[in-house]
Amino acid sequence: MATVLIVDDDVKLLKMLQRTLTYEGLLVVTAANGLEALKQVDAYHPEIIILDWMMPKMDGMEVMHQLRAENNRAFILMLTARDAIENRVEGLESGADDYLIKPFAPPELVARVHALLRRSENKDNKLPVTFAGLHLDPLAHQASLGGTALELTPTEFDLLHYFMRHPRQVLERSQILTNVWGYDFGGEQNVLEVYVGYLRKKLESSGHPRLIHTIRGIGYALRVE
Amino acid sequence: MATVLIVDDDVKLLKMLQRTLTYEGLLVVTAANGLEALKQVDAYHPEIIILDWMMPKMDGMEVMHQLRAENNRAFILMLTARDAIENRVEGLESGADDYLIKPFAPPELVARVHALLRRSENKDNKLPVTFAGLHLDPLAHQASLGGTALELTPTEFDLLHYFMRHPRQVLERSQILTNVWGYDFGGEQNVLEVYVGYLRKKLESSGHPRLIHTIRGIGYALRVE
DNA sequence: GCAAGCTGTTAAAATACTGTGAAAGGCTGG
DNA sequence: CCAGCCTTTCACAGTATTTTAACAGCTTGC
Repeated sequence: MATVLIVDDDVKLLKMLQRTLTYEGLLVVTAANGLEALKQVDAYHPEIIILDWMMPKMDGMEVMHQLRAENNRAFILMLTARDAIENRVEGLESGADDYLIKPFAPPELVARVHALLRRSENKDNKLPVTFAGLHLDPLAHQASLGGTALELTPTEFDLLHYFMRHPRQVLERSQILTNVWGYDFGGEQNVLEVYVGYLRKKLESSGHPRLIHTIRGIGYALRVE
Repeated sequence: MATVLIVDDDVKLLKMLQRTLTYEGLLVVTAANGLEALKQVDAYHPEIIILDWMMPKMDGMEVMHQLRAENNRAFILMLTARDAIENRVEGLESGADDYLIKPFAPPELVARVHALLRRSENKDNKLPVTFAGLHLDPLAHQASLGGTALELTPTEFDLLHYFMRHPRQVLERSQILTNVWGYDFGGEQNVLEVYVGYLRKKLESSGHPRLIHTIRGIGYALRVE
């Protein structure tokens, strides 16, 4: 699930946006000022950041510059009450991906967030992931455990990738099927079990302790025990 | 150099935009209606398409749908005179990357085009590239492996060039096809495989280890293994 | 401790993907 | 207009991957 950080000092607006975007199926976290925002970014690594331009303590521009300086690639959507073209231009040229002029209608915000998400989905899932000695690089399509490369077929790779994007969590079978296989017709065969088997075999061949645990009656979880 | 296609039935505006963007160092092509636009896309494969919403024959929305249906990934910037939110929302939701309300100030258009360009990875393709003993100079149209020159046909050269601009990465077939051949109609022939074969033959004739590896089910990657 | 329901394992069948040679089709410069 | 190179197509062989299916093994609640 995609994570969005909303940063605005207007608490009422903040709550409203949070409701709206949560309803859209996004994981929403909030911050009321720039400093808080940076902390939240550290904690949640949102894919999208909605930033109010004018705020006490540290304004939106500053937050953005700080983030970009840290090489953060999240998509940034600036909210601004000023509608002078120079400012919009300034915002876009200095690293924002989009902006919206207050006041705006919620559906428009939703539309823009979706537009950004469409763009970010390409990036989002292509960053290397690491967990408990496992390392997986989607761009290079390579995976390794404890430094030694793993030879995975496309489906095995996707499955492991999905697990690694949700470590420690219990993933229901239907959830895994829809996300990795793209379908989930109720009473199907045992493809998933077979593939978990394949993965376990490859991961544990070197005597490595089990990482993919089965949660009886529910699904599986990637964790160290 | 990045290519931009501007599509608008207002010839005066068209000329103005062309001047402005040409001045920004972009290669600008134009079209006055939807049908022409599709032809131009075929001919030039622009990275960015600036589309007027309302046009005779085939309107902007239609053009966009057509392009997206063909799996064209160019960035699309919609121009619209209507400012009703529903329309903007519709535009963004259905695949545009950005939009601008007429009338707009040229600097703002420039800013937005730059913002989109930043996203488009098309850097300068004219610089010599080197990777793992391979050397390729686009300007001189010469390539060599370990110091000995390679005799490549134009397509072989472009393909190798594309690989070298994205070393180590896995490149999907459709990605390669759109970038090297300029098209990617769904179920086509196996030109790509054939050309990979040609390249491999020339690269490995001297006993040099394989550089172009196939990633089954996905595409190919240039890397040392 | 035992049935009933889950889950794991295996092997074989079905499917999908890739590499290759050969030939047809295009294009270009002479 | 022709020759020669370049590009694309086609058919098929050889593999790798995915799915199916049958059954063995394990858990759990009673």
